[in-house]
Amino acid sequence: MADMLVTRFAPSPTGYLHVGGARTALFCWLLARHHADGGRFLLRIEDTDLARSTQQACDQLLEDLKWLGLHWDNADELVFQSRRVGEYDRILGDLVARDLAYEAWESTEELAGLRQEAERAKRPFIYRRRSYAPDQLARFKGEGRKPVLRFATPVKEYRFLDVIAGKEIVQPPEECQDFVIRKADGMPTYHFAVVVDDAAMGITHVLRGQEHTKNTFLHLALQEALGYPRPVYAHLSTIQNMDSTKMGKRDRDKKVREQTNNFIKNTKKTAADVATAAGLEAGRVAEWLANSKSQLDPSEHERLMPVIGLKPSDLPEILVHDFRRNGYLPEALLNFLALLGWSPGENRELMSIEEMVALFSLDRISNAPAKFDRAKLLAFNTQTAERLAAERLLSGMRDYLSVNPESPLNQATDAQLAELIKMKKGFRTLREVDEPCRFFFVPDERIAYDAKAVEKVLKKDDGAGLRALADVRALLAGAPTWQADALEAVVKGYCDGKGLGLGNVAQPLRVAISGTTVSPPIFQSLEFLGRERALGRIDRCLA
RNA sequence: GGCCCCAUCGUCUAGAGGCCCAGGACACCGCCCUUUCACGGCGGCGACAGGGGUUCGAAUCCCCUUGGGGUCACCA
Repeated sequence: MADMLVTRFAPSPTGYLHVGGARTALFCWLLARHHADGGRFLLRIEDTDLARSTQQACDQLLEDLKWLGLHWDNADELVFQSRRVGEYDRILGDLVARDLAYEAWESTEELAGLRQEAERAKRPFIYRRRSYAPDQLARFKGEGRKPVLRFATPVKEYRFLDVIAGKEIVQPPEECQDFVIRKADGMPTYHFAVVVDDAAMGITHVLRGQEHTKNTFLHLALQEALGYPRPVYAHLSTIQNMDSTKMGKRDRDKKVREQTNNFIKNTKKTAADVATAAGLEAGRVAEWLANSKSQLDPSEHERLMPVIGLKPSDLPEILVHDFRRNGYLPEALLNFLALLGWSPGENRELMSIEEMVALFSLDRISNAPAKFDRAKLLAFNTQTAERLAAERLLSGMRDYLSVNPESPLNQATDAQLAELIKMKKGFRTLREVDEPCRFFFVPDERIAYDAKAVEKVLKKDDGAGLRALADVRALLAGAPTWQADALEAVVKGYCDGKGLGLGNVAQPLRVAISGTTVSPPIFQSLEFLGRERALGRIDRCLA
């Protein structure tokens, strides 16, 4: 019992899971799984922001977590904060009765005014209990104003041990303030719900982003008032972009914004035109462009992107879903994320999930911020794919195709897919299996010939490529069997006879069957396509 | 700006006073392999932010400076 360990991941459902959240979830999960006596990893949905939380976002979040393989132990009793308002109100009522919570009536604007005033006077804004005259109170109520509940924070020094910083973090008494614990809409604030629920769920270890470090003092005060035990706290450093800015959802918005501005400039269209074309309200785009701090939500991005000529793959990958769609393996992403701040030592890098579980420990986590280097992730993915069993690669490929429904490879049988994966051995992402193999599944008459490829490989030097293609076509037709090694023998024989390099024939063949200069190994490709279709495509090309 | 946190190659990091004129991986640059794209092999370039201490001895401990990040909501 003394060795119980319970961690939790508590996202708010406002969109897909991003990599920062994924790393936090991973560390919580690893800590629980590493624990010898069976630690538990729980999931809680923090949906107290009624305006921003959506069911769709919640579903996406759960799917991303499942895809990563970060399974939670309370699948049957997933906690939704929005469903616990009754419980929060009961506890809130208790605090009010003890005079540890009270109603505060200032409007958002009034509060903003007070803050500005404090800023002008160059002193920090600290909210402490204020009194209201009876007539003032009557006026507020008459206006239909709704009060918030604030916690009457005991003014004293608060301190806690952060196990990642490896030291105590202290807040002096003068920084204490009476923070809001129930919003005017009746929902609890994050600070209140988090404390109540962590206690209710028996959480022993809280791992969360560093942006919460200072919030911890508020939580300590609440815990003390409520008589709750204090969990172990560990704050993870932020993940940064290569340019040292915080990696977050606004990076996508930034990219879309940039492209929208260019589009408007180049096409001389107005923001309203763009909005209408995207099926958004006429003023929406202008309003967004005018305020550089505002953001479009993901569904709006989706509608806008085709209008301004942005493909999903043009966006910076920051969501777990982006990496899934672009052909990364969860094993590789997890391995890479784990090493952002954590290191097992001894120069270990490439690890299986099991190895990470076995080696994980909180005291080897650094609290310096880490940059997210996609090139290194790419290398991890390549090496992970190299190590994974064929069946796993196949299931990974199926999963990739399920989120890339436009790929013609969705028509392929498992046997064909397995064959393509083998042909593309050395691939870096599953997308590198998908895209160069699509031509196999496109009808012969729909092959798109790349103009540059045709010029360079077939027409150049007075059509030398075409001539070689015609020669070798006849020889291929007479090949003893339509198998890669037999076809290779035929073509090599031709090249030797003519004193040509293999490339002089392989490239024309490649362009003929695929329309481009890039494909899986040519002889295997010919075999995969089959005699009839391969010869047919060569003929169409010669015609 | 106040408060908090951080500081080793371009990047992720190893390093818990002598084993380090600092090791690994990715990136980069050569060369090799090669029918394209990749993969792979070999080699190379490359860092203790600066200044003070402490110590026989400091990347490692302390202080200051500089630089970076976080946070200051009825969002979480």
